[in-house]
Amino acid sequence: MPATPSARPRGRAGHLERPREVLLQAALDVFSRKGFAGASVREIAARAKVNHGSIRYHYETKDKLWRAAVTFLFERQAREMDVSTAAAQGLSERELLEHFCREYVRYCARHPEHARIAVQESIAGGARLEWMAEHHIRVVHGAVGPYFESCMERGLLAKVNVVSLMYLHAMASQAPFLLSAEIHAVHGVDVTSDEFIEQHAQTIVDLLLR
Amino acid sequence: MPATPSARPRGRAGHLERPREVLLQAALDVFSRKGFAGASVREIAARAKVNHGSIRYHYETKDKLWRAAVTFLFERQAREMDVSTAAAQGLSERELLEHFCREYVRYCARHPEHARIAVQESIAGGARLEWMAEHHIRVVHGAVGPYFESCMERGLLAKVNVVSLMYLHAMASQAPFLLSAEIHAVHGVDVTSDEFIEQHAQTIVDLLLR
DNA sequence: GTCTATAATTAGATAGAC
DNA sequence: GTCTATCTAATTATAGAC
Repeated sequence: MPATPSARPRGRAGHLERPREVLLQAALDVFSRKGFAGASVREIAARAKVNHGSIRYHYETKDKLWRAAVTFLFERQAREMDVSTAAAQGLSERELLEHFCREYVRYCARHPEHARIAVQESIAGGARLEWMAEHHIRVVHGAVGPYFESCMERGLLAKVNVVSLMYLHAMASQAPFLLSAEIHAVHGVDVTSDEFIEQHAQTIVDLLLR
Repeated sequence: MPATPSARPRGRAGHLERPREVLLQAALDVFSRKGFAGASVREIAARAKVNHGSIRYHYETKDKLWRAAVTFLFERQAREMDVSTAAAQGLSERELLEHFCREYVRYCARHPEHARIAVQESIAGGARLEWMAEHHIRVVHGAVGPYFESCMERGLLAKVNVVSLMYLHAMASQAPFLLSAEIHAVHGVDVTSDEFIEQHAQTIVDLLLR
């Protein structure tokens, strides 16, 4: 559960893998705030402090840049949401589920760009969504779905449609961070405080677990 | 609870108020699918089968067209989600809350463009969000917030942060219809069937009410 | 590999014919 | 009021200098 990603990339020697990460994070920031159509490669380049021609040299098209950024996003999620260490710690089934719910809320708070990109592409539909569904979302849901079903068997979760439950859990967890600007505008609440994040995690646990 | 909006607009004589509604609905469709930046006035005009110059004559700018469409959207929601008739019917407090939850899920299924526009603007932030927050969202939340709090007092809802609960309830209800394309791509499920809608409403009631 | 110049598209806005 | 033509600005994509 690193608050900052592990310091050493897996490329060979320490040298230079970092610029790639800076660029992809810049791409995630801009794509997530503006949507694919509203984002411009030039703005991403400016934010990452590289020349826009350089981006085209490495990624060729706006579309391939987007795919590289999304792949980076989901790979980072897999690293940060890896619960195997917690599972090995002798927690009970219920404690493990509670741990998973809390860690997911913290992940959503730490990386609001994830939900923002996923939601915007899901709304837009089309080729990018199909690609993201096939290469990334299906992998995650293929693990979470059966896990939730086993929790239902054990009486830890209400027995309801598992698709409804997965999306309900995900969107409920993401909501305040996905919509932080609206919540600030309407209610004056700052959802980025540790206090709010932990309170929201507790709310999710209280409402979903039995 | 009309599935189709009431047939008679409030303009004078039967004559012509309908073209306006057709245009605004076309605007909602395009803005909700493409986002403000990705939508083009020309595409909206084509979808409504009017000339794009004509739109500019009536609404001047893309921004003013968007505001007119959003105002139409929230006014329609106020009409369709009016629970006063149900309240007068002698339902218990719990039945009334359950009725409200189910009606809201049905509204989300009927008008997925509402959540899509609200979410996209909330992600984007900026002047349009501020305007929508001040003129529309605050009105709705100003009614729902105290209502949920009174339900908490009566033990109908869990006692949690009311802002968390409102967004959790809204996003959980909207989720399948907001993300219908993703759910179809990942799980092959059609969320537009009456069966799914009623099942999802039941899930919301089961998880939130006590 | 990096940066600049330019072509080709597209969209918002404007003007004016009808 | 409606429709067409045009202006202007921004963007993706490409070519080529360095």
